[in-house]
Amino acid sequence: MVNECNSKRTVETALEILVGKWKPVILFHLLEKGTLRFSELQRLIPDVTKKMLTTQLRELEYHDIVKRKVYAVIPPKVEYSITEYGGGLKPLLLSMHEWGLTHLQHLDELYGESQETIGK
Amino acid sequence: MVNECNSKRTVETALEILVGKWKPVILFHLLEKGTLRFSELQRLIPDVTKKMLTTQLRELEYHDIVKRKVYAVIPPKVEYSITEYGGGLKPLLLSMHEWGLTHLQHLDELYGESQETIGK
DNA sequence: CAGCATCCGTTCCGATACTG
DNA sequence: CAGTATCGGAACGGATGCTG
Repeated sequence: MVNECNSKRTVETALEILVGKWKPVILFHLLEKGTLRFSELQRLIPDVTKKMLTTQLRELEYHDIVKRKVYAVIPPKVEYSITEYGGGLKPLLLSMHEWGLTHLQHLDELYGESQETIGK
Repeated sequence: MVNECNSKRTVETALEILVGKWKPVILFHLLEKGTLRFSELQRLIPDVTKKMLTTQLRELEYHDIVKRKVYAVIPPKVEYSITEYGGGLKPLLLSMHEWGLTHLQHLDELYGESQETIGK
């Protein structure tokens, strides 16, 4: 299975992008809607604070996954969207979604559905 | 792209399994060698402490990714291996590896190879 | 509106020492 | 050999207040 030393680095690189309490949600919203303003993301993710939303978006921006477009108007207007390159994450996110779904069911079979698998 | 609320949960579930400073390495070693004793894992991962190795293995065990087999001998002998179910993670790990590899190159193009992409 | 700065609690992880 | 227990620092994330 490939080389171990490098696999370590590469898998951790992929993880690095997705890890962060709000990154997956942010990405799903942007993939779904295309472009969203800062305030729109805030409304779509009620529990996130401005600080966290900002830092997570900045990290995604650094990795060229998310594009930030600032309009020089008053009041300020900033739009976020997935970059073309960032779109390449979609298959990976879907794989994770698929596996996660399976795993939630598996956990259910193993331990029973303690942590409400339904709704929300 | 599927339902957002559920995608969030499922992707985070998948992330939960892989997140932890030593989980990816552990999984790669076990996938490569099949079965390894605690001490063998320690030697293969020089920087990990017993404490960390233990807790990460326990978490993987809880999720039915890793199997722990204890031999009632003195001195103690414990072997770890990937469960049959856990083998289902392999495609996902490979996808992450592939994407991570691409991304390291992409970062290199964007910012130059500051963090030594070579060796190790 | 879209942030940044500050403070503060929690969680994660490493170092070290001890045990069956 | 394969752990457990305890302590302490660092990183992560939440709450709140201020600003152009």
